[in-house]
Amino acid sequence: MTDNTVPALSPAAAPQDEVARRNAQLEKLTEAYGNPFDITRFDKTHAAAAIKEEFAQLANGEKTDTRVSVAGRVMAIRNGGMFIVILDDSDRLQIFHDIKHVPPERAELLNLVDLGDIIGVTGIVRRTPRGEITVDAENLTILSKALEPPPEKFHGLKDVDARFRHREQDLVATPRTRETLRARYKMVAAIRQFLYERGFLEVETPMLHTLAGGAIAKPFVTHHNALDMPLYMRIAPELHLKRLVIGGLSEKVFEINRCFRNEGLSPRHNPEFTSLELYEAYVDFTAMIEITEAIIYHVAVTLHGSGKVMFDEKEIDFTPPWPRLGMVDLIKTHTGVDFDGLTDVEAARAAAQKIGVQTMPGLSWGQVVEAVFGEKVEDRLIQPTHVVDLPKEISPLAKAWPDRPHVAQRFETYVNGWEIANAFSELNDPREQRARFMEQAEQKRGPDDPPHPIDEDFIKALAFGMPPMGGLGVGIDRLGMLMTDSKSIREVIAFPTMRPDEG
RNA sequence: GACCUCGUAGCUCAGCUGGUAGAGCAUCUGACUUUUAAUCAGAGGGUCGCGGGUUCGAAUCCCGCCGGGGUCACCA
Repeated sequence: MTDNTVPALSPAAAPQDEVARRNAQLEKLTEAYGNPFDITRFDKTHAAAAIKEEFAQLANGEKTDTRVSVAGRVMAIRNGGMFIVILDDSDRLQIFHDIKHVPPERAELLNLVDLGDIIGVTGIVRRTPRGEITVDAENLTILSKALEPPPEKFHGLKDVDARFRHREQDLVATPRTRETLRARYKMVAAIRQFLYERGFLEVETPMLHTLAGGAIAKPFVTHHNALDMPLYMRIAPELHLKRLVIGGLSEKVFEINRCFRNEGLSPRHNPEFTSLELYEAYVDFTAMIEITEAIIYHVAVTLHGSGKVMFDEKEIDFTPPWPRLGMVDLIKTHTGVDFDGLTDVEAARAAAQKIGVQTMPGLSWGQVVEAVFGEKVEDRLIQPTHVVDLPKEISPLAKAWPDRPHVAQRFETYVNGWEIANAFSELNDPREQRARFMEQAEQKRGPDDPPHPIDEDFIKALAFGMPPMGGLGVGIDRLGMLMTDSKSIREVIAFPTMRPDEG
């Protein structure tokens, strides 16, 4: 700010390269008006949406005497700077400069504004004759200079690779991305609020485990230097959450946080994903059915004002109650095969084979049923459905029915063919739990799978006495997909896992 | 990991069976001025993902690699 004279534009010095040109703009700006990056604050009085709302009744061509200060990113410059459109986190807003009468110093500053810059403007609100709420600028400040150009203004960023790698650009350029991610975070907040109101305590349990338990999945392995031992990124928080209830920290706990599974990526799988897990003492899995329906219905109503949500041109109705159908019964309905009558594993495998489902030798009856369900039924469960009576063999942490020992007191909820919730009456008999873990350790899912370790700390915790309780897990990302009509899990994760873009 | 498919200007895309790279937006110059994907005239901008091969000649055909998407495998 040493000199107030308007620096002359030298066409000869006009850089060919856009980034170089913007750097030159920054130099001119710094010279004449000070370094924009030295600015530390701008006192906004209004969000763009707030102005549009406050003056919704203003007639075309009508002017107010209301002075506002607004700030945002420059999205469009029309008529040589006469109209500038900015975007803040609420909406777009048009800024007007009367080019013919603007003081020369500001005219020069206006020339230094580029698409993508962050500007602050103070001025008077009016509605143009064409009907656009506009701020007639009395003052303009370039608060930050964009040294790289924004994506194309109309088509935005289409390249999905670029969209996920440069999410900040995607957010600026793609309204849908802003809507989707905002809806996802609003959904998470709604779930937290719902659970707080019902007396659940939100807790935190370790992400680094000495043993990856609570589910069966390949963990990410890391190493602790000082302790010189391997640590595993958690695949589920389940066992620690139960230990908090055992200790009586709260009879109702939940955690919404990341889990990590070192497995394939797909439109429905990201290596790190978010789950809700909750535990409530003194209730069984039927209470989990009710709370699952209540949470998800609450989310739908919060986001859409209704239990009915469009996904992929299908209407999904989350209004409770949802049907509860047995896994074996569903298989019977869709294939005609009744696995209840096929208690012999080899007979079950043969029946599966007959309807085109290959299974590996050595599987349990429950694993065969699970495989058939996965191939023949899952995809057809579009409307919310609780699949109940899952085989005990695939439910190592769930209580079995006393009168039906091969069936667990468990359900999985399916929507649009995806499993989005999984819950059971939690097994609290330490002797039985040890036996289940031993069985699980022996069961080989694939030839290369390592034996599953037994979590002795958890068994010991059960031996200390765990109240009967219900537990529930909900896949937050998939629920977010359903609520935002997103076909890929990457759409609802701000920064999905990507390979580095090199070479 | 396997298969299919895509990768061209900063962005969005075109480029047929091989003939030596184009448009719109953005940028620059000029005009115009109450526009809203502003408009009009002109200009600059490309190791066609990378590397190799076939060919007189490759963005185009072949092989390998890198990156993305999809399907499968994997996945409580």
